[in-house]
Amino acid sequence: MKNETLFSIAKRTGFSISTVSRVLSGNGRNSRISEKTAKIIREEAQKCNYTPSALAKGLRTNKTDTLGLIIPSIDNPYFANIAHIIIQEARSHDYTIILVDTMEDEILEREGISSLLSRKVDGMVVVPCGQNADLLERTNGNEMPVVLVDRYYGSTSLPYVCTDNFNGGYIATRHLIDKGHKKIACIEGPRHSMPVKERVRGYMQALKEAGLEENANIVGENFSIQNGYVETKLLLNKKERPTAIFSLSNTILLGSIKAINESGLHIPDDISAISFDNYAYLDYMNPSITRISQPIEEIGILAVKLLIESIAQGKNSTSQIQLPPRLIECNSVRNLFL
Amino acid sequence: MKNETLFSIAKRTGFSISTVSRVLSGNGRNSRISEKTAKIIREEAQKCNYTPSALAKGLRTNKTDTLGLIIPSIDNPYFANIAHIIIQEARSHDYTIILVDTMEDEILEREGISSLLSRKVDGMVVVPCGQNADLLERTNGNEMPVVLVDRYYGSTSLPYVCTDNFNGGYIATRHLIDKGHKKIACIEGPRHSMPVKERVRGYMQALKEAGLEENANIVGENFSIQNGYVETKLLLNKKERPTAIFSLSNTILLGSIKAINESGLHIPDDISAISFDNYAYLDYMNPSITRISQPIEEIGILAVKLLIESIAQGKNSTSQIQLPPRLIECNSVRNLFL
DNA sequence: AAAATCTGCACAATCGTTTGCGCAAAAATA
DNA sequence: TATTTTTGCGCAAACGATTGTGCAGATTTT
Repeated sequence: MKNETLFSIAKRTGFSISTVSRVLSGNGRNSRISEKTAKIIREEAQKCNYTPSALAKGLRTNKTDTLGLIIPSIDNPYFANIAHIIIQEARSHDYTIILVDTMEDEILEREGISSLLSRKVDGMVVVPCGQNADLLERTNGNEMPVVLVDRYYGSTSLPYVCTDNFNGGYIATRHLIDKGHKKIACIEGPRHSMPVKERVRGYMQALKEAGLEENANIVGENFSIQNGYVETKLLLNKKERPTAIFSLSNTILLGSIKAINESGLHIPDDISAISFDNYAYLDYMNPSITRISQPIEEIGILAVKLLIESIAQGKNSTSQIQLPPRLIECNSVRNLFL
Repeated sequence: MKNETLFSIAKRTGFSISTVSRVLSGNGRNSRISEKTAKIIREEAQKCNYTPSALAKGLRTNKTDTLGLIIPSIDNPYFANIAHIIIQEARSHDYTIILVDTMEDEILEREGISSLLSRKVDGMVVVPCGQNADLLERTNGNEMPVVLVDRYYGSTSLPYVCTDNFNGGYIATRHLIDKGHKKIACIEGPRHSMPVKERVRGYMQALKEAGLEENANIVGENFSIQNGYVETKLLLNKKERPTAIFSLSNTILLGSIKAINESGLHIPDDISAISFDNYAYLDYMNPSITRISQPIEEIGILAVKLLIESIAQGKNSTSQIQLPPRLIECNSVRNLFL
């Protein structure tokens, strides 16, 4: 039970390597191999448990049926969710996934891209953590199809698929305003991140339309639980406490809730909370959390679709797609009109 | 900027392919290449942005610096957590990960294993979803190093790393007993799963030691939220309602909480809850949930360590390791003695 | 029956590496 | 100066697949 190859099978069946190859790669009939021969070869392959070498195949054909997936942290349910969809979708198109978890580290991101390049993936889906697209743009110059997901660069011409974050920020803020809130604080994530910028822009737009522009109150600096906690502590200690807090991510929300609980205040009676991202557990918190849900499944499917198109056409797509988010109304926002 | 190879660099620098290879693969000095030559070659490689082909290298050396990771569902925070650790740990040993998400489907698991085999990974970490180890055992016969994580087969001689689930079940149940609970229900997952079997065994052992054996109440059949919900509904409608519910996973817990909330009962005053698995959000639920935490980080690190050892030694490890779980005491268990 | 076509397969080049071996020229030793 | 050793590098054979081309023999066409 050593390593079986075309050669070993050819040897044993008495046919040539090329004949064995044509049979086992599926175009036997196409290459005028008799059914009798094909049967013999297939049976022998079956019997000796032949597994073709994807390395040799890839080397020869310049195609690996492999996609790279670069994720900032698979340990973040949001990204895990995306990864799950993408892996599933990739497999349904007969692609295998090499996963790089960059741990939000730009250096590791670069290394990961190099690794994928050397492994000759057919294309890659990237949730970038770096701020500059140069390496990816260069990768693009190398004719490596790339699709960005969730995050992207302001200047990039690379194709991407993400939530319409502006709209998400707008809908969330608008919802609060519609419930009578006027003092709405926003705890944001890293300021260079495009989703954050856009969500904040949506927040501002909603305030502006309601004539609440000067009430704008944007704090925070990253997506950590600590950030949510600390900023909420500060917010609650202001003389003019906000009536609602808009957390730009679910992690920020968790920290925020902790601070609110510690202060003895209650959601939503004393203060309202709204968040981004959709997880099952948000339905089971007490109260359940009103939030903006991103169309993760559609994003993942579209990203793979775009990538596979690019691969087929031999050049990158030019699509830059934003999908609409959705408000999931639960019990964490108080209606101040009641 | 076409595809650069050793050949193209050799051509341009005037040296032979072998010399270029020796320089760029790092053992130039070792092969008595002069520093002057090495410098020229390195600079040329740098300039043309040479990326070695991992395919060719793998084909030639029979080593790919790649590990396979088979996970039932990356979309489950527990597995995402494990995956994160394993990926990180693998990278620190210069291994890249090919991830297969089997979606708890035995067929996909088989396909995944084949795919990894054909991609010539150096070894694989597997969280199995199937019930029979035959394919993996055969894989083992093929001299492919394998380490099982979290789940394993009763009969297997394959190496594994997992939580001491018996102890986990015991500790959880014992904790409830120590707080005065006598009617403790247990909502379990799939009965063929080793972790479930073990946790239940721990539960029974604790009851037995306390002389509460005939109070044993084991319901449920899988790890879904629905299962937790449905079974809790049933439990709460019994004439003899349990004073505590032990959920064997965090998903079961979520369903259970929903049912409890709907019934108008309160945790922990009316009924106590204890769960398995440790997630940040459990600290932010109201009340925070007392739970059994698995040493995920240690599990991941050990698994990779074991695998790399096996690879180095050319034969599978024989270690079967169980790591102790830990009780995280929060506010979901009432002390009936007070 | 001769020519043309078709069938069924084998040859050999190729993909981009690694690596044992060999061989000059230079350096060291005698 | 003659011999040995060292230095610096090239040759060529793998690794395991794919695929264009060629070539007999069988079959069909004219």
